[in-house]
Amino acid sequence: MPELPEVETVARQLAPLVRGRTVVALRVLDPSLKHGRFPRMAGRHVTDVTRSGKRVLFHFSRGPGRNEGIWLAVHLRMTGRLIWVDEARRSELAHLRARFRLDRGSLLFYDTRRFGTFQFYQSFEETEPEGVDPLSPGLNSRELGRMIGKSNQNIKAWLLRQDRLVGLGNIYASEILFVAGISPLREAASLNAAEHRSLLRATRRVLRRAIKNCGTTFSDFQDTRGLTGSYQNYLTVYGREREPCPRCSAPVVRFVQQQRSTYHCAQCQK
DNA sequence: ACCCTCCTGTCA
DNA sequence: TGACAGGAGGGT
Repeated sequence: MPELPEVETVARQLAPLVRGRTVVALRVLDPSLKHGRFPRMAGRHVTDVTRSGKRVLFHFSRGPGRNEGIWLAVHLRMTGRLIWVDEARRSELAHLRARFRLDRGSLLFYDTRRFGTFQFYQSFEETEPEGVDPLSPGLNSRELGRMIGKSNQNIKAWLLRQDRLVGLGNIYASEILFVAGISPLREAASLNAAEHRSLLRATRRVLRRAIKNCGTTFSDFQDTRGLTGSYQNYLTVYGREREPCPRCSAPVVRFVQQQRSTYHCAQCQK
């Protein structure tokens, strides 16, 4: 599930469910999830769940009224899922990698491919990613142009770099470039100011619309209170090889770029 | 700036 | 059986 809109959706859905609850125990079932030592979690309070780039960020305070505490960033990678179950519910065990037992319920971390990661931090500053959030109001197209600078990467690859903009992945990179009318093969540095503007505008339009639709969900297994997005119904080019371009009806082209599928309309994207 | 790899599952 | 899957860190 995990590009910016999906992670935003997870955080928004999870926050009201777990905020204010006390941790009874954290059990890690997949040892490879444990990089370094995990802090003791019992007795801590969940104060908030937010998004940081593509990661779900949990804040735990030490007591009900205390502000200091620790942060946990969960990266879902390709197949991670965070599922809330109340205490009465029996949970699926297949691919269960970790379980937070909270008062009156559990937060379960499932991850088929086991690429997901848990990372603990002692301060909020440490959690902050290097890249800029594309939805942050402080970002404008001039700044985007400055960030792109003289990069000779193609623009698709550049958009996937998490040390520049955070949150874009393979689906939304293709979608954004289609909406912006920019070819994924263009050298990033070759974009002009007008294209920086349309690129940023397309980025925000696509991401906001995807968030409104709770993201994109493929292979919609019946979730136990997980999420099921609907943005897959609005995808213009991604996964639509040989289907007509929604703008000009030319067939959508798929090709491999940096070992990943890119979809585009060769007519509309220059 | 690229290719490979981590891991498991599904589809043609 | 091989290609492919929403990600990213490591090596060259």
